Amino acid sequence: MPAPSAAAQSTKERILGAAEELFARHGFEGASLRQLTSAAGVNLAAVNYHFGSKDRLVEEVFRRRLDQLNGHRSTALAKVAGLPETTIEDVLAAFIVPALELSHDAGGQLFMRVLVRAFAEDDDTLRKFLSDNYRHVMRMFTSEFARLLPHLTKEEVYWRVDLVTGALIHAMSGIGMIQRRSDVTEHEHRELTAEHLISFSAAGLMAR
Amino acid sequence: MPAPSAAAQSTKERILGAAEELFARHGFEGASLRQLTSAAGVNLAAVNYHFGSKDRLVEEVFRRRLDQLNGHRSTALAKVAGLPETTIEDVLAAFIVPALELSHDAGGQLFMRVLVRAFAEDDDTLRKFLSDNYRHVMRMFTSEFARLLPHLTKEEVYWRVDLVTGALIHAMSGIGMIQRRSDVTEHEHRELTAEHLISFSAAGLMAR
DNA sequence: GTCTATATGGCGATAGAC
DNA sequence: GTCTATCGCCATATAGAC
Repeated sequence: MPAPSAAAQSTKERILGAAEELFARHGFEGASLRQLTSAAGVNLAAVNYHFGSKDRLVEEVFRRRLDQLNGHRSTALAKVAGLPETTIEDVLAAFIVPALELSHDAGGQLFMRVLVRAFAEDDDTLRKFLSDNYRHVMRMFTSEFARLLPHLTKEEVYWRVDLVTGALIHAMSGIGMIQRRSDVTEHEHRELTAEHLISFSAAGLMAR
Repeated sequence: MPAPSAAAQSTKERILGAAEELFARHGFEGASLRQLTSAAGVNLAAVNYHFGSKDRLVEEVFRRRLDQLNGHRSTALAKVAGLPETTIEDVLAAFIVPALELSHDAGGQLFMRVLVRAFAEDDDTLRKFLSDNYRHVMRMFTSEFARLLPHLTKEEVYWRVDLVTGALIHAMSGIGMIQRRSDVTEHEHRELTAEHLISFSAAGLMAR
């Protein structure tokens, strides 16, 4: 295993980065291995050598980001879950901020567009893979929201958390009307997004 | 022009229906004209004869549904816009219910998945086409929301309407955690969805 | 208006040299 | 671990018969 270097990425990492970008822009079927390996500056045969197939490359693109996202969300939630003074806003921040921080990395926002595509895809293998990698942390959040919203039925909590997820994905993927203004830095835009999402979602979750 | 008949659809209509379904399930690049014409029961060459190209077929799939959606939304909004007794919930209903009614048609929910894909697509021609067909009605809604939320800046209104749009698209495309239960009819599910969306979104829009 | 046949080119995957 | 060359297949689009 070569030591990580700031100057040079491994072939695997270059492929993963290019795959994330091209899958976001053109879809899983729309982005070809030829475009992808050309963008990454590696040989066409490298994808099959390092990942086995295009489908397994798709899964690796998800695994890398979802592991990171799930880890940060779990850590953030653990700091507030079960405490008597915890607010809805605290739990929402644990849900939303790690997702927004994912876009610190250059590929983060692109990854959100990949995720949007994956949800729309009619591919049971991919859906099962995502569910297996996503369900556990989502369940921890819905439990905590349910604790803080005792006047709601479980079903109402599911509905509202799902609507928050929709708003979050939409905002993060940058596909809506709201685009970062040129006089706002990326960092400021992320903070603005978090503020709007949290106040909007908190009010929506707490609706009578 | 042949008279419309309940028993037989025209070749054009059969192609549009099959295209909507296959574009939803497999994406624009993932669905081939061979799959599509085979599913529609028409000859491979029929797409190019009736639509000119695959790209123009994609646009026709959007035009058909967006014309309908924009029409119903405009009509519903005109009934409440500018009236002193109009509530946020009234305007939200004009925004949300026509979108949900679109899924009366068999292809409606599938079309929402097509729309999700289109937003993620990196295709300026398609984005411009959608913007041209969508912007006008969206502007009428944001104006009316702004009138009813005078304590918010214009920018805050844009943000919140965008978040409502994200929640709506997510709920309508059926890609989230919330799926229709087998003991609930489609009609009941649609009414439930509208209720949850409206109460959640109204609270979110009105957040202090 | 619908068909068959085909032109032209890109696709994922792999074999085998280095 | 990276390369070239290639296999076998499918894509969109069109020409021309009926």
